[in-house]
Amino acid sequence: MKKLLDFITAEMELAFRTAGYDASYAKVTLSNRPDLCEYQCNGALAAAKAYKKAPFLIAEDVAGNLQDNKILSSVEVVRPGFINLKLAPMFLAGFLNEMAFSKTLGVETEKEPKTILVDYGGPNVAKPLHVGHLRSAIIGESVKRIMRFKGNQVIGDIHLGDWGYQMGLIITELEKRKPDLPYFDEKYTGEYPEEAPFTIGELEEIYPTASAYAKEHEEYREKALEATYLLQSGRRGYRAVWQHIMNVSVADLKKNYEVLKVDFDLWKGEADVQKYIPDMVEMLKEKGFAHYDEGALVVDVAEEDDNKAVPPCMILKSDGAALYDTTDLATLVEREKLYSPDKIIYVVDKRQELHFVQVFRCAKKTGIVRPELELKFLGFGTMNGKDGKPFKTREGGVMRLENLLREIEEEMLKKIMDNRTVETAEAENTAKTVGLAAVKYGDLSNQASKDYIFDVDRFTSFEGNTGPYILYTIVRIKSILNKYMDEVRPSQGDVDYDTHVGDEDRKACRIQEPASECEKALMLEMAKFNEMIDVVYEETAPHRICAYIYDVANAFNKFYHETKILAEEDEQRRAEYIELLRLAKRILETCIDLLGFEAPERM
RNA sequence: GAGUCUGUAGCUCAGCUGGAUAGAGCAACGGCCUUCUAAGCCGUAGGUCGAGGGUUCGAAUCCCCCCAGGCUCGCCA
Repeated sequence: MKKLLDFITAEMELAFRTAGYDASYAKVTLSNRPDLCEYQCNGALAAAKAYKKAPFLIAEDVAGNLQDNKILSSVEVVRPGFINLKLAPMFLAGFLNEMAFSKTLGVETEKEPKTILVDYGGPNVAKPLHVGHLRSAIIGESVKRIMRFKGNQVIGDIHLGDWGYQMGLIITELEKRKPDLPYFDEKYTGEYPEEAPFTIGELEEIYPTASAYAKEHEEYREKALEATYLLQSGRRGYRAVWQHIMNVSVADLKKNYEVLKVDFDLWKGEADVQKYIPDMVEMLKEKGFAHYDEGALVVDVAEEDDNKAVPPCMILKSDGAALYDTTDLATLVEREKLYSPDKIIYVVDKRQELHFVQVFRCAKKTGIVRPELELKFLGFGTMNGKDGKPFKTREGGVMRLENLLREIEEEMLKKIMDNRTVETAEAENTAKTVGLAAVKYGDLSNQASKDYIFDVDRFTSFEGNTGPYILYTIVRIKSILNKYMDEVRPSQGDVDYDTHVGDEDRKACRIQEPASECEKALMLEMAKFNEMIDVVYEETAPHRICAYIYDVANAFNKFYHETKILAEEDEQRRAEYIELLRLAKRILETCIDLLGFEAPERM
């Protein structure tokens, strides 16, 4: 389905051409003076120089060709040479009706769907999820849904940090505490116990303890490094411990991500790609891409026009061990082999940008990936506290994700109980839904690449541009629609007005010309949906969805305030209002689904 | 030091490929509930868009140079 701007631009292009001017000047934009017009064209100003003619005269020539236009009800030429446009109400209504009949609300899906892999730059196992993991989960989930909505095949990979020194530390600490476990007996050849020798709680304590201890004690550190090496070389007992760590940890992670309503198609990790490393390294050496520098095996990735020297990609340390770069390259080897994607999006902390520049360049240069594979780094900024510094607990420690969510939920519950008299059980559920929306909206409404301030008080106050405000708007719409079905049209029963079940019904009363300014304003906002989605898709910019639904919600609340919907006496008019609300609800719900949250029935 | 990002109202943020009086929300002040959820709506006040140059008919937006801050810079991930 075409976009509103395409329709208008087409009219303007024709008018420019007919008047003898180049059609390239016919660019139409959204009005920045809503008091004067809905859309504007500044092409006459730009054309003035080329045609050596006063912009005002050019504008008048063009406007002359736009009288009695089906799409534009008003075309005005103003002062220097602005052309101010207003949309024909009938056309707008028709546009919305077409939207209502489209499964995608008028968004055109990719004609040739791509396979897109989203890498969440995963959490490390055995460490609790903290607020730092929130952003990649939230942004990644939204990006995944957006890509899918446009018709692509999307694979989300959590990409766990499950290999390396941290594992050696845990094994070492465990051996110190429980030396009698069979895992540490080299002569042991029997089956290892099925049950893990620790709980998730213990595991989360073991890592930081070991990590801190290793920093103080050199021989302990060496032991951990040794354990890491032995684990990687396949020592049976250590592999068994590693498997326990993975099982316990992944089960816990799944629980946490479930709460966030974030899911992954793949639970791959660094360990999965170790097997590709030897061949890959061999290839890099053989083809002459890699060379030794200061004892380490590296691939140069500097390019001519770099503003700054880009250090080489490190393949092997001087002691022969693999590194971060190596693992990410090996991951690309596997992804090419198994999925052969068209695009990979890395949703990772922006501080890792240089690392990914190196990996991307190296992968392209050495042929690890096909030249046409698009590698995109979607770096996000830090979540800061009110003081503008990285988010901490009141005690100054790292805030655990579950604690943060609980805090928000509790605040939300208090508010709900204060405002309404609902059953406690329902209130608790609603608090969860609204709390999650508050957190996700708070995050996604900022540009991903920027740092932002996570202010619990502000997010839980939910006034203004917040997730709860959006949900509240949806709840209001649902409430009216439910009342309409119950009271006004009880015979209809449980009609699902989100699907095409009510097609007959809808044909009988489609959205008509707006009856008021605020209704038209709402309709104009709604009509921008497919334009907005395409921009969001092209720019990978979920924050624009937030900006959009905030506008729609504002327009709706204004309309709601000024219009009696159920009390409307003209039955036809009332039915039309209901149709408009149904569409508005679909738009808003589609948007929040793309953001990764949902609305409750009541709040 | 080099590279890079950021600097818009007291606070948190928008501002599309340069356009007409720079927009929201919070906080402050003042209105609006016998009527579909007041978590709402309406209004008032608040800004030399970090500073200075330049390009342009026209700059928060593009270019240059300063100032301030963040981040990154081969054997951690």
